[in-house]
Amino acid sequence: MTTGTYHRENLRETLLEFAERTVRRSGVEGLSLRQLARDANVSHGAPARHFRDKQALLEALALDGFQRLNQAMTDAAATSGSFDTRFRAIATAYVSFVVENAALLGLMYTVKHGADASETLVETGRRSMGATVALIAEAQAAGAVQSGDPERLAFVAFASVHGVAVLATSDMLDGVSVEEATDAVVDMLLSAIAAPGPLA
Amino acid sequence: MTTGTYHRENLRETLLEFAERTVRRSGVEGLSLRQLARDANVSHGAPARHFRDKQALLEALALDGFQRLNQAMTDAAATSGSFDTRFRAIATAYVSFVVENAALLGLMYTVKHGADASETLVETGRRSMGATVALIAEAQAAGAVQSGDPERLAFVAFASVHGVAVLATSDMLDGVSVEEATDAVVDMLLSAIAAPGPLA
DNA sequence: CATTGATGTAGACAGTGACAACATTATGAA
DNA sequence: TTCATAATGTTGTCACTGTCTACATCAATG
Repeated sequence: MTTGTYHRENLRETLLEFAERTVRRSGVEGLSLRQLARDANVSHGAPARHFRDKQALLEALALDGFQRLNQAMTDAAATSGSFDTRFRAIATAYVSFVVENAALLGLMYTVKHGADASETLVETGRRSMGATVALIAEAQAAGAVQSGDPERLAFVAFASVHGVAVLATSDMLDGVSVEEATDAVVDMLLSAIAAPGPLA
Repeated sequence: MTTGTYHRENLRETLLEFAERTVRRSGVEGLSLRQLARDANVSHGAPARHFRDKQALLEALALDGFQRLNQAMTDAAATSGSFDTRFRAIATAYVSFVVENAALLGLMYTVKHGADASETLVETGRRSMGATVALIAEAQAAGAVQSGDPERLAFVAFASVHGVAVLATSDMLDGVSVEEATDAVVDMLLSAIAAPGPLA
């Protein structure tokens, strides 16, 4: 332990953690740099040393969110099993992340869409679809999925699953459980994407 | 014309119009009650007579958005033609609205999801799916669509189309045009929803 | 007319994001 | 070791914001 009040362990991560917690509890509009500084027992000017802007703080938060999301999806894609199983795993992972991080996801898309979004943020966000594209391309090669541009197929799938997730966080599924809704959409996607086989 | 500076025609609508324009150009974060008051040539306290809160202003904005969206969708559903045609019209109307009012739509969902959302707002938002549900139920009765809970089918369809719209505003369709993406998803939905007929 | 309710004004207050000047610490070259 | 320098934190300040309160003005109604 050093002499006392000055140096912090690493303020940047501390601030991000508090920020994440605040966003989860009170939404983005409840986020204040000064309150964050108070949470971290630090003067109101300190955060500026680590984040030029409030916007920069939000960007860092969004980037972290995309990285965790991508990790969850690639992990899900790495499970062993049939194409259907793995595809469902990815979809479930995506929906779960969105449901458990609803406010953060809103922030993620807002910031990414913003005019001053950094290149790495946009790139990381775009990479979200990567695992799905790869899985579909692989399944195409194995003959389990109909031919066609894998990006296009992945886009359709990604959009549908994303829609379920968003509606789930908007209380629009009227009694239907999230799992049920996800399964319904995945069923439809799988039947629409499957290679036309001898089973007709 | 009255004597002069005091009474305004109807400030409430004027404020809403300026607010809508500001949100369209600068997003929700660029919205300030005081700036709005300046735009309307009115003192900074005047808006409080029409909107208790900034939140109340946002709610009114969101409500108006949902009403316009619902109108656009029911209009689209009212076009004559086959089920496929009308369904595609609804989907296109939804995607168009979202693309043309991206910032507003974000606000709409945020406010609706918020803890202090008014009952009418939630109800109006929920009604968005109404036109789709009605159309699907009608098509089921006519034998053009497979049986099953129409709400459930509509939910899947709505979610997928919503996903396309959101991804479209997030620059995630990588060169594919919005119309193309919409068509692809609609094609998939139609083939998945159609009644199993003699064509197999 | 006088009252009353609706609407707009003016002033104040605390909180916020951003900036600048200064203080403290760590580090590394001499 | 010493000391210049960069990194990090502090303090004070500024303009701006949302909200509140007291007051002014208007419209309508008895």
